[in-house]
Amino acid sequence: MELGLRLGEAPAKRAMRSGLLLGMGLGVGRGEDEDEERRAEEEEEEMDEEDRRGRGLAEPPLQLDLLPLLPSPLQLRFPWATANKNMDASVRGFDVNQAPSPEEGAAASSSPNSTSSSFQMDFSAQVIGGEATAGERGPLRVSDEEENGLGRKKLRLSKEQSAFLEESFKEHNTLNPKQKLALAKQLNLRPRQVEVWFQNRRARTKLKQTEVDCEYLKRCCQTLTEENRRLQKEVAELRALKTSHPFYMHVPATTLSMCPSCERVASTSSATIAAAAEHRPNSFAALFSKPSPLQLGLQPGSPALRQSSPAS
DNA sequence: AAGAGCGATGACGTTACCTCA
DNA sequence: GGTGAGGTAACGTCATCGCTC
Repeated sequence: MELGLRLGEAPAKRAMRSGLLLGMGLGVGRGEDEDEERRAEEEEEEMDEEDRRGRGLAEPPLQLDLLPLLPSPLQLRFPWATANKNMDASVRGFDVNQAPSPEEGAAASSSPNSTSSSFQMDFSAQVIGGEATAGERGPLRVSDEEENGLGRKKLRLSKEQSAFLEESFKEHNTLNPKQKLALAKQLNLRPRQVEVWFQNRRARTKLKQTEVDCEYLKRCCQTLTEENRRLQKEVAELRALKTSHPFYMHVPATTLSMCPSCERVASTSSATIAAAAEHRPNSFAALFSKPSPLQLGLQPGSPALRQSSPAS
């Protein structure tokens, strides 16, 4: 796979700052790759530019406030479709993410009116986006509004595309322009789509991590509450024992000590805690003698995350 | 050297669309 | 068939960084 590329310095640094890399083995550094990366960025611009030309847009800047005026999602994904005025009827039941058959593509690109001459899909077997059949992917989901060029487009990624992106995310959860472009080409998506997918995936990872942390802290709280209750009961019993049998209260000093501020039996020695952890694995002592998930940092590919991962 | 301006990018929150029960 | 919930692609905004002047 050509995706094991090194992260660019900037994204890596930013990810480090935000604590998102979580100790992943990432090669960081721009240096020699700078030129290559710049070329990748330019290439990406070209790709988007070609994409725009394919949609029949004359001007490069994609003004967000002009979105309602843009061609329909159908045209965005299949510029060649604009050559066929009856397309919307014939296209239903067709996968928007699927590349057309070679015949269709050839027919479209050979059309003198076609605006897609520069928007060539790669139909080779390595292009993930074009693998699913129409039957597997279900009908095209294009509303009437969208067909009129109104509303925002939302295209479901195919299982193959999601799985591939997921694999890439396991390798590195941020992308430099080169990686983004390579992925986009390979998956037959626009670079912007890849970028958005990674942004959303990072958000999901973080959300999941927060849930895991929250659960862990809840368990800690519960355990501490139980432990506290148990200890208070123990203290009460010992006090009762002291009053009734003062002779038996010669307990070693390291085991029980009096808190000088609250004058309660408050702590045990570290050796006692260790022993308690050994004998009562669920006690608070055992709990804190192990590293927490927070300390370990949950990896994107960890089972806890994979379990709820949307694509898995 | 310090600082303003600018573009790029990530985080985060939100919206809109789609699927499914 | 209608509907609400959940998932997620796409978007808007803000913060931060690196670069240039």
